[in-house]
Amino acid sequence: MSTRVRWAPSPTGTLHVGGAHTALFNLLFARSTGGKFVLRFEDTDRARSTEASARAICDGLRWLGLQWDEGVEVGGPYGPYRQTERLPHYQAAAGRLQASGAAYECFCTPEELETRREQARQEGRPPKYDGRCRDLSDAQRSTLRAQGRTPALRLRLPPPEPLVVHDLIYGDVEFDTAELDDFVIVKSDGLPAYNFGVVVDDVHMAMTHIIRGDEHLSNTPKQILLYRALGYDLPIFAHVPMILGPDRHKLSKRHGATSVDEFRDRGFLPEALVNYLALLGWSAPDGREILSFNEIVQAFRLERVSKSAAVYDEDKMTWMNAQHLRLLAPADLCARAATWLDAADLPWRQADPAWLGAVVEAVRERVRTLADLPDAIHYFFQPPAALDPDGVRRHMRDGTPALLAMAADRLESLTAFSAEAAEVAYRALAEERGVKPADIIHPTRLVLTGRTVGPSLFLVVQLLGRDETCRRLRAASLPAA
RNA sequence: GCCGGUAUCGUCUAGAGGCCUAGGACGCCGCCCUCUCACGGCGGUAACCCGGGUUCGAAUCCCGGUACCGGUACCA
Repeated sequence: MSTRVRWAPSPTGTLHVGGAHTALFNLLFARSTGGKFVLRFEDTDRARSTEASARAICDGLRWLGLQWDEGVEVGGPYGPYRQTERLPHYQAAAGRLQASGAAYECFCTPEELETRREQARQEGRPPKYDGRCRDLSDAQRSTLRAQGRTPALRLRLPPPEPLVVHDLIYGDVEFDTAELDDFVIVKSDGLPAYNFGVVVDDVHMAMTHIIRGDEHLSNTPKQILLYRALGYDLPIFAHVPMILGPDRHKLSKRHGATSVDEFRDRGFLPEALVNYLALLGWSAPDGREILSFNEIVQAFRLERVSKSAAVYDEDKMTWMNAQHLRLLAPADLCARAATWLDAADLPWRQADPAWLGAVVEAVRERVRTLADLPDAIHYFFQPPAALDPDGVRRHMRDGTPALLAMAADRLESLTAFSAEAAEVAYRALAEERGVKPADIIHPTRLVLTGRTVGPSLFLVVQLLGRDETCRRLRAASLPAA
């Protein structure tokens, strides 16, 4: 039987790196086992679920290249894929449970429950539901209903027993159902509570493996009880470690970029983010780190997933992005950076493709994100607006303008203009004038690019072309105004 | 509080009783390359949470403690 897994977020925000991480592990498992990856929305929290968020999550997933085979927006044989559209399924299951006595109506209000819980805590008792609606008579229920109360449905827990969860990653984890209470499975608004909705859907959608964040490990006993009450076979559970911020707390806004959108907007490559996320809680057997999606799929085994939470590190993420940037063809690099290039008003679309490719090639090892690209190639399109003051102080001496003018003369008299020819000419000029090559090279870079750092000077000269190079050299050799 | 989980360099991790004088990667430092920066190469910095066992031998197994995370909601 082929595997089926799912990622089931609640659409209450943007796509978070934590969510992307578990979605990725599900996809990786599906792809590496030839199974299906399903996307379902658990939107039963009416107050917090939004359509905008649902769209944002889908867009984020697609941007990352984490395409789902079945589910929201794409459909499939087990739809609909939003819980709010699956009410009949929950009602049917709830009805069965109620009919068999495995579930019962509870008329306590959330406020009453909270009050009792608080009291229990103060008295040092475990804050569990006291079961007061467990054995209500029909008459009592009618009375409560007449008072305008609408009941929630609770699962009637079987007698306490030890219960072990078999987890592919954590191994056998023992719980005692005595720690549990009769929990709500259908809320008074008629929507399923989390544990109930998940079980009904996972069974109906034929999930073979449940791969989710380890914050759900403690919920698993409740779900197992539900599987049993409903007479369903258990799927295989695998809980993956969660991702924490640098302060070891759950990732949040104050940790910098944590929503996938932010990474996109800051010029990160989706394949780099995917690669980085894959390495949080998993590692390739051969220790390689820079991997394509397909390579990860090839090497991926749930058995190699670690048990401990991982702290997200932006430095390594940035390094990884730079690594992936170097793997891109020049034209791809430009296409990916289009947004930033256009925003910087660079006429890159009109440029000769071969030339543009060479320009990009010259700077690619000097940029870490797509957002760095415009600034890195700006001076190839127009003269620098200003010269780096520090560079001026260090490289411009009294005789420098004259040297630059001579350099321009030499370049103009070259029969064949190239990086190599320019370098020969420069070194000859330096020797003749009795100065170090660097004394001409550095000022040249400064007036050509406005800065003191960048690609090999002679490559810059070649890419700029003889005319433009000499124009900038001469402009700079003019007596200062 | 109770229940569950986790614990190797600052961070991500390798490690499943002797191969560990604990390996790799990011970061940081130094050197080399060199027209600068970056890349790259080389070298360095830095860890088995603590305490008890078990064993000839423990980062690896067991127990206790501690820390952190999660659950304990009509949130998911």
